[in-house]
Amino acid sequence: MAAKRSGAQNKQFQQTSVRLQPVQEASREPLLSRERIVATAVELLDAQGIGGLTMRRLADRLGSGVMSLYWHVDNKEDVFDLALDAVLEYRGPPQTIEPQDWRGEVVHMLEDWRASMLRHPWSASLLPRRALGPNILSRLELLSKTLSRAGVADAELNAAIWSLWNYVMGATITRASFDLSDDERATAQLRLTRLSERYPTIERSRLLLDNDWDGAFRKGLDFLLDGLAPRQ
Amino acid sequence: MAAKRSGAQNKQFQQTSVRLQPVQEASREPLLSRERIVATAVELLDAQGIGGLTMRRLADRLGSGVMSLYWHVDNKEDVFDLALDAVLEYRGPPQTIEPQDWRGEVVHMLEDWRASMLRHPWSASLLPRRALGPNILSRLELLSKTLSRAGVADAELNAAIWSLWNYVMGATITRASFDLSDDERATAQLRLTRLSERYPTIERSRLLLDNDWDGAFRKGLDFLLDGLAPRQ
DNA sequence: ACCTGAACACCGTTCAAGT
DNA sequence: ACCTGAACACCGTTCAAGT
Repeated sequence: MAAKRSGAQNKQFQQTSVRLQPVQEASREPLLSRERIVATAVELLDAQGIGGLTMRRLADRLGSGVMSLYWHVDNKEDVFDLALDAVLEYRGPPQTIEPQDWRGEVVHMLEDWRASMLRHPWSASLLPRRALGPNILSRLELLSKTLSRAGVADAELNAAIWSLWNYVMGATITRASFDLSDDERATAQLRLTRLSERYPTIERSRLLLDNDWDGAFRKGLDFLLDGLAPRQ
Repeated sequence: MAAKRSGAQNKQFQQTSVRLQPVQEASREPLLSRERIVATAVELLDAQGIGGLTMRRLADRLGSGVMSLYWHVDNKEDVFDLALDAVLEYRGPPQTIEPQDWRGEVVHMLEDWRASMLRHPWSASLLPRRALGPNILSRLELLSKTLSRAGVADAELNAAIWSLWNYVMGATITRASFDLSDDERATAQLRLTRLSERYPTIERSRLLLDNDWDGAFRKGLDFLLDGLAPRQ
C-alpha cells in the first residue's frame, strides 16, 4: 500500500525550488494536479451531466491513465465533493449594497448561490447528498451573521436558516431539472393534454409549460423573509 | 425484436378466465408481473438506497433471470418511475377536516406528501429528476383546485404552486439526506469544531446538529401560506 | 405470451509494479 | 513522488433463442 499524498499540501513551491528531496533534473510540473483534475471534472459534468463523470473519461481528458487519478484523489466521491465545492464560491455582495441593508445582502447571496448552481445544473441535486464543503459553509456563516444582525433571535436562527436553505434548494433543483429536459417536459404536457379530464385545473393553467421561474423564486423568497424577520 | 406488452393492460382477468388465447393447461399466474416488480423495487430501494437498485439484484429477489424483467418493463429508468409513483399515492384528507377549511386541506396534503417521501428517503431526491407521474399530478391538481377555491387569482396560481413545491421538495430532500448519514453529520460537525474560528456563528448555534426539522418545516410553510393567500 | 443465457461495452477500485 | 496496466467484480442492455 503506497503512502498517499495528504491533501493539505499546496502550490507554494515555485519560489523555493530546493526542498528535502534530492534535486530533480528539471523540477518539472507533475502532469496531474488536484486543481487540474477538479477543473476537468467540472467541465465534464457541465458537458455530460452527473452520469457523464467517469474516472475513465476523466483520465482520458487529462491524457493520463485512470489509476493515476487515485494518487491525487481518494475516489470518485472525492471528485464529486471537490467539483461541487469549486462551483459554490462566494465573492461577497457588490459595492452598491449598503452595509446596513441586511435584506439586500441576504437576497444577493441567495440569488448568487442559485445562479451558481444553475450555471452547473448537476450541482444542485448533488449538494444535499454530500457533506458540506468550505464554500457552502461560508455562505451559511454569512447568512447566519446577517440574520442575527437583522434581529432574528438566537432561538429562531436555525429554523430561519433551514427554511431559506430548503426554499433555495427546492427551487434550484426543480428548475435545473426542468431545464435539462425541455422535450421531456413537452411530452409530459402532451400526455397531460390527453388526460385533461383528470387534471383540468393544471391543464388550464399550463402549470408545466410557461413559468416565470425567476419571478416566482423572488416572490416566494420575499414571503419567507417577511415571515422570518418582518420589514422594520 | 419481440412484440412488447403495452403497459395499459391490468389485473382484471381473474373473473373472466377465458380469453382470446388457446386454453392453457392450468392458466397459472405468470411468475413475474409489473406489480410484483415494482413492489420488489420499492423494497430494494428502501433497504439499499438509490445505488442499491440493480436489475440483477432485482431479478435475484424475484427469483427470475435478469432479462425476464425486460418483458414487463422498458428499462431501469422505467422501474424508477414506477417505484416513485407507487410511493406517492394520496388518499385524501381525514374526515376531521371541514370542507371549507382550505388551509387545513393544503397543509394536510403537503405534510402527507412529505411524510410519504420520508418513509422512502430515496424518493425525494428522485422526484425532481423524473417525469411527473399520475399520483404526483393528482396532488398538484388538488393543490391547484384548493388554492383557487381559497381565492388565489388565476394569474398567481402557478407561482403559488411552485413556491409550495419548491419549499416541500427542498425541505424533504435535505431532511432525507441528513437522516441517511447520521455519523457523516457528526464528523461534519466535528470538522466544523476544529475550524470554529472560520465559522463561529454556525458553530455556536449548532446548526448542523440539533434541529426540530418538523417544527421548522411547519413554520416556514405557514409563512409561505400567509404570503400566498392571507388568512381571511 | 412469457422467460432465458451468452455476449458486449461499459463501470470503480485493488494490487503489484515501474521510474 | 508520481504514474501505470492487468485484473476483479460488478453494471445495463441487445440479440437470438427457447417454451
